[in-house]
Amino acid sequence: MSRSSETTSQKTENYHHGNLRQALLDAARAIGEEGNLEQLTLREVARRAGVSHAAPYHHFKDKAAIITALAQDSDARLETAMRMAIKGLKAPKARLNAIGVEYVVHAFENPNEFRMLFRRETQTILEPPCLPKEGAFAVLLECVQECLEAKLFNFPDIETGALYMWSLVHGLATLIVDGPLHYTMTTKKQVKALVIKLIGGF
Amino acid sequence: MSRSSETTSQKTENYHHGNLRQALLDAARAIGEEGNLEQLTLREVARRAGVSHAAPYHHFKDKAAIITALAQDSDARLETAMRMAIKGLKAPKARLNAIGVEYVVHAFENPNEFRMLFRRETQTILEPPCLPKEGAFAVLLECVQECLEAKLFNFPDIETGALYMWSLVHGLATLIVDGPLHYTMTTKKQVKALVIKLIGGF
DNA sequence: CTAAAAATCTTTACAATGTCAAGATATCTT
DNA sequence: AAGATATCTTGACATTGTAAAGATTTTTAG
Repeated sequence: MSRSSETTSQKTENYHHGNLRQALLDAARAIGEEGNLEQLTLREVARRAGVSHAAPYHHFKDKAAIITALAQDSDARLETAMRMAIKGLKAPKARLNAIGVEYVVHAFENPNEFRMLFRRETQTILEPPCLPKEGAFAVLLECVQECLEAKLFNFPDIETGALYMWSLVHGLATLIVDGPLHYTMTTKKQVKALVIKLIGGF
Repeated sequence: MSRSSETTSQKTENYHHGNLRQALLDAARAIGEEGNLEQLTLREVARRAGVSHAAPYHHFKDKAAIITALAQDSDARLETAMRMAIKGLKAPKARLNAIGVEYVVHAFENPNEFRMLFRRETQTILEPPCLPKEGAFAVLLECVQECLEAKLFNFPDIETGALYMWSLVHGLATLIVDGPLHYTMTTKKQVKALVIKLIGGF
């Protein structure tokens, strides 16, 4: 029995071909969306994907590798959200405000995704000026450049301006997600208002 | 044998009286100063304090309790460092700059201590305006107030100004400690220069 | 002072985790 | 069709957090 003569498969459904990798990432993301990052365990990921506890090792070197892969995906998601947020907006300042709000709101609504983006093991070594030229930060760079060209404020250069804005929104996001503002900011509306209050009157 | 008739003790040195608690905290801090936070394990703490692996449970409810205690201590240390940094400085703006630099430099030099300060489980619920009135943030509040009284900038209120400055330096600190600037900022001098570049031209 | 009570520490135990090695099964290459 | 390769499972091991029970020291009460 268990011949594979019938066209293609019978037991084949046990094998995910190349899809297990994505299935594992999906499972990991799902866990990250519902609880603590500590519950994001390799064995639980395997369980949800319906495979044995050692199966992930054929697709990822170790646990850190899964988190790194998730983090890269998270960065892409954040970038998409930020680009959606400025779609249609023309005024440089409105655009900058919009991505600032989106950055913090996104962190507020996806705290684990946000935390994964900032882990020592997922950071890559960059060339000077040592700031990412791709991903979410790229959107910020573009908006700051627009503002600088419109002479809305005067930073010595684009990188400095972008790093300034990034520090501001990132710090605020962190204070909300894992800091003293954690128990205060309970609705998206509150978060939006707070961001605007801080970066709005620029 | 093993009578306790001779004045006070013989086997007494096995007992830390009330001192074990502090010894455990010291051991935990030492581990945190030398490596990853993942290596900060309860059993290693007990090992360093020279007691069995279950001994800590008589002084702390669980692992999170030790981290929380460490975090409170870390906040006090940061506050001390910031107060030292402005000792002797008179001009409000110089004082504000000094604590900003100190905040980021302290995080740079004590990354694990910094990380411990911002964990969901160590946050307490605060009354509106929902910002700490004690600890490191208190210093920031004071300096911002001085600046506001000197009319150096115009925030709607002190809390907003302090939160603004906090977001800024905290975001920068995070980008250096666990973000893309991690591999770039290698010396205290670099860090100082970067902070001044960002918050100096206020 | 002494016996009971409380505090402190140890030993033992258990379930969960990350990871590795060896075996089993499926797919691909020739 | 057969060997090589990829994929998955099983079993094992060391480490961790934590609980329960026992031992020892200190404190307290009579």
